[in-house]
Amino acid sequence: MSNDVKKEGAHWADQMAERIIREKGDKDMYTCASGITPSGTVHIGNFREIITVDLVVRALRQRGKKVRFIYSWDDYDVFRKVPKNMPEPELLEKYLRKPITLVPDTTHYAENYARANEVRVEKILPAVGIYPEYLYQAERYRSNRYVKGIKTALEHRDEIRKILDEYRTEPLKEDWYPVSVFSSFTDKDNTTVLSWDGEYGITYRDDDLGKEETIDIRTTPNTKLPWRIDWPMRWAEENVDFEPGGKDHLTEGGSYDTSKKVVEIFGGKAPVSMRYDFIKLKGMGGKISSSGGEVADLYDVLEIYTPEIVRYLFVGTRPNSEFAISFDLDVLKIYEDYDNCERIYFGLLDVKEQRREKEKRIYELSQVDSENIPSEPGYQVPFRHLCNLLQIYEGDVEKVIASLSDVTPGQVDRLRTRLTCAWNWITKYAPEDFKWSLAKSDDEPVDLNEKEKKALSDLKGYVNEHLDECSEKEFSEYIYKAASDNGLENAEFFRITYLALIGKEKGPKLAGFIKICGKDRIDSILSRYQG
RNA sequence: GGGCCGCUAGCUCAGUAGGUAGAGCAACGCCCUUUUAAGGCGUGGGUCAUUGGUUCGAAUCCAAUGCGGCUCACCA
Repeated sequence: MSNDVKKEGAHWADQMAERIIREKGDKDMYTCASGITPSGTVHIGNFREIITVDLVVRALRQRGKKVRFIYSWDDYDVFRKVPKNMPEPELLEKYLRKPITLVPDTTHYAENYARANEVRVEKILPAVGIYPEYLYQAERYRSNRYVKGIKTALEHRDEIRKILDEYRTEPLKEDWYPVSVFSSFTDKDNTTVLSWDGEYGITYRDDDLGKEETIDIRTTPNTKLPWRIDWPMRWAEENVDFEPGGKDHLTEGGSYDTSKKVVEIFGGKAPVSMRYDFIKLKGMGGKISSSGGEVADLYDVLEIYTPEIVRYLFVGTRPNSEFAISFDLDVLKIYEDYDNCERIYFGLLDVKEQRREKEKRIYELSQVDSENIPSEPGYQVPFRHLCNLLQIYEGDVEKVIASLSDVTPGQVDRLRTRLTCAWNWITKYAPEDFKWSLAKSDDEPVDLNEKEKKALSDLKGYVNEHLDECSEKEFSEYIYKAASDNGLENAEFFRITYLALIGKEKGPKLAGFIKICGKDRIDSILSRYQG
C-alpha cells in the first residue's frame, strides 16, 4: 500500500497529507508536531490530538515522505491549581506558581509532578502504535536553548505587542515585556520584568519579596516565553509543517491566529493546522476529573476497547466534530461496527465500491502496526456471545479460547485481547441485567416443589441423553416436554430453570445456552434437584 | 460581541467529489407450544430545524433565521 492512495474522496488524514505537501512544497523531511502541558492526567480528549497527528504522519509516510513526529511536553508551564484527589494537597499548595517540573510528585510515581503525567502517556502510546519523539520544554528552557528566541522576542517587543493587541479587549501596557521570569528566590512566577538592557540582561522584581535582580538570559534557567510567543518561536525552531489544535486555539483571535503572525518575527512560517473537537464520555459512571467532570484516559479506554478499536474510534470520525466514547451498551455496537469494517476489508461482505474503498482505508489506519496489517480477519463472534462465554467460564479467558475449536493461530492474540476487554466491560460497566454466573455446587439450591424438581430432573435426563446429538431447535422440544409432562406452564418452567442455573428469572435463550454450557456443567448443577 | 460545531426515523447516530434517504436499538409482525436488553426472517416509520437562492436535480453548495452546545476576547 503506497502510491495507490486516492487524492479525493479519501480519508481526512490523506487529504491533510496532500494539503501539507501542496502548501509546504516537496520537502526532504516534514515535521509534524503536537504537545500539551502535563498539568494533570492526560485524558482521552488530549489523546485525540496525538492520534490526529499520528494518522497524518502515517498518510505522509505512505506517500513516501520522511516525517519527524515531535511531541512537546510543556513542563515549564506554571502550576496553577492543585487537582482534586491528589495526595498531600497542603504540600502541593506550597508549589503553586512554580513550574510544574519543580513540583513534587506526591503519588511517588516519578521524579516530579510533570514527569509522572508524562511517563504514563509515554508508556501507553506504543500499545496503540504511536511513537513520537518527545521534547521536554523545561529542560530546553532551563539549559538556555532558546536564548536566541527570547532575545528576538525582546528586540521585537513592540511588533509583538501590536499583534497581540489586535484581539485583546485591553491593550498590553507600555512597560510589558514578551518574557516571563521565575523568581530565583522562590521559583514562582509572581514577578514583573522591569527592564532589558538591549542585550542579554533582564532586571525583574520578585513581587512577593519586593526584591530586584538582574539576570543574564544566556545563563539563567528562569526565563521563558509566554504561550502566544512560545508556540510560534518553537514552530520556527523546529520547522513545524503540521500541528493541529483544539478549538480554543483554532478560533478567531485564538493563539493560532496571533502565532501565525508572530512566527514571522522568528523567521518561520505557520504550520498547516486543523481543528479537532472535544471528546465526550458516555456511560462511565462517576469518574471524577481534576475539574470535576467525567474524565477518562487512554488506560481506561484500552480496558474495554482493543487497541485497533481505540484507533478505529478516532479514524472513523471527523476530527472537527465532537463525539462520545461509550462505556455502556454501545460498546457492543462499536465491536460489531469494527467487525463489519473488517469483513469489508477482507471482501467477506459485499458493498458498493465507494463504501468499500472508504472502509478499507479506515481499517488500515486502525491497525496498530501500519507495516503489518493482518492477513486474515479476527475470530469474529458477536461481542455479546463472548460475554456469555466468559460468564460461563467465570472470566477465564484461556478456557474460553480452549472451548472454541476453530480459532486459528493468527487469531489467538487478538481474541485474547478482545476477551480481556469483554471481561473488563462486564465486570466494570455492563448493566446488572447483563450479568450472571452459573450456579456453583456450594450455592444454596433454589427452593422448589416436587413437581418443579421432577421437571428439572427430567430436563437433566434429556440433557444427558440427547444434548450432544441434537440441534438447538431439536433440543428445545425436550425443554417443552419436561415442562408439559409435569404440568408446568412453559413460562414458569423457564423461570425456575434460569433460577436453578444462574439464579436469575431470565437469561440467554435457553436451548442454545444449555448447549454452550455443555452436558457436564448442566448435569452437575441440576443434580442437586433430584425429585 | 467574534468564531466554530450540531440540528436526519421514537432513541443513538452514519450519510461533504449534488443524482431515488441509511444502520443499530426500540416498535410492530411472523417462525419452532418459545420466556429473554442474547435466535432467525420481515414490516412500518423521516417536509433531512426553518426560509429563500444556485441547479435539470440539494440532507449535501450559497445566504439568512431559530434552537442547542463549545470557544476566544484573562492565562496557558
